[in-house]
Amino acid sequence: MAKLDFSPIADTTRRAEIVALLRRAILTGQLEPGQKLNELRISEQMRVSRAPLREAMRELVQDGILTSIPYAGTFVIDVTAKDIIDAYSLNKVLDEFAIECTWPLRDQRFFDELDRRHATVKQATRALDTTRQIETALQLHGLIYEWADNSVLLETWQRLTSRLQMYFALHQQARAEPVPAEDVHETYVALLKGNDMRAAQRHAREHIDLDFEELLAYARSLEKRASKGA
Amino acid sequence: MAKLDFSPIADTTRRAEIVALLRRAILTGQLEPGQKLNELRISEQMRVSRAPLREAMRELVQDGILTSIPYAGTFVIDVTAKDIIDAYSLNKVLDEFAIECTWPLRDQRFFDELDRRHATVKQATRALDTTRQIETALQLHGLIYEWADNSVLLETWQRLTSRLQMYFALHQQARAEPVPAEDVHETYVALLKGNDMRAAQRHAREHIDLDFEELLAYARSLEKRASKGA
DNA sequence: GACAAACAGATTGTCGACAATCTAACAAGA
DNA sequence: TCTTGTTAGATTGTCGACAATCTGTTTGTC
Repeated sequence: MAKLDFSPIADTTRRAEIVALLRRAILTGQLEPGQKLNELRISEQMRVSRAPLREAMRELVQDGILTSIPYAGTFVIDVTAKDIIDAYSLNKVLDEFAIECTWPLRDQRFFDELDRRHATVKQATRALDTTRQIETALQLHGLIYEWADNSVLLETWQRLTSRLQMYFALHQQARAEPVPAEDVHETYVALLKGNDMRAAQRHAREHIDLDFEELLAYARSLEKRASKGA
Repeated sequence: MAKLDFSPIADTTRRAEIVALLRRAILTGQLEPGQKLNELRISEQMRVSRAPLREAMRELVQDGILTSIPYAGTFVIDVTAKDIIDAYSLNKVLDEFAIECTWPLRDQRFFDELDRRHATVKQATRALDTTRQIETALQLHGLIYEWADNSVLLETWQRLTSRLQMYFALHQQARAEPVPAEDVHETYVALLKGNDMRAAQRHAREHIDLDFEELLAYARSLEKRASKGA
């Protein structure tokens, strides 16, 4: 018999598709923070009954990108500067741990996948597709989590990623200009291929700092806006 | 006007109550790992329709203590040795971070709350109420997360706690004898009140190690049983 | 007897309708 | 004018029934 690994077929429930649709709408900023999700309207637009829609919403609530108030409604989470900073600082800690877990498990397949994802980011960058650029950059970043062979860590990262992607999308939307087209991942990839784990961890911190620097500026602008409004 | 802070009133939806009931049933081991949750049967027992029950289940799926396979059913997660070890190692990392965040924010209220929770643990220990002992010990442990002022970190911890509580309950159920009645939290509390953060972090690791030592033994027994069955 | 197709039962996924609750506008009274 | 009670509309929460899917059994064919 030929050795062939079949991947599980797609979950073909309406619920799963609704989750994907809503998530995409939120993470790309089509649904704004704080906005209320009207069940009847959305279910009519999607040509679906409210039952699977509501179940999908429950999933996203637990995922941390929606919030629900009984008898009042379900809303896209509000993004405060503190939220971004919190996610940012936790991400640093998790990154260091993920590198530590992944380090002894690196092999040729890891390096190949690393290159593949890196190439995908560069492609999106060249195409000036900012949404996809965010998505692929996070996927590149996520490889160390997938490789760490720690399911709890991976879940944690994925939940964090949802928010990060939303934050980046918001930031990207806030400033009209396109993202700089240079490649900021070169060193990161090189270090992950190298032999100095400490260096990789250290750079991961700085690398994140670079990625987050603008995000933090955006966070601060949120802070200012809030204080002016108050 | 008298200065009085009202806390938000309880969510009085059936869904919320069902979540609480199911969670408790799982975390105390009344529902065994791998067991299937029959929607019709449970909804009839609870005198509730399937809609809120299903929504509650979706929440617990995202919470990581249930798993759902479309058209097949929703099951209590299976506990493998690896799961326990994964949760254990991540917990160590998060603990260190939580202490770092909490450290500069400690004040009298923190110390008071620390003592209060410690007393609650000792009370449950004296009463030989193992379920409550697990619950209160995790609550004591969770204070540094609540105090860290990082909402994402707190969420992460709470999700992890669900599993830890389940693991401990399983372990406690596996061995018939009661938990030792001695107090293992004395040093932990003292160090959190002290001035040496590094020492507190170091002890947190060892303290966890102590708490987890038996859990890991249970994990290894799971491993053995699995290899025998295979 | 081995295998495949068809069937029956049970269970999950989805639907449309009804009940409970909230919000906002409006009226009544101090 | 401010506060309180009422009401109407909209929205969420819940229900019971139907459709889609899975699983195990039976039946028929070679």
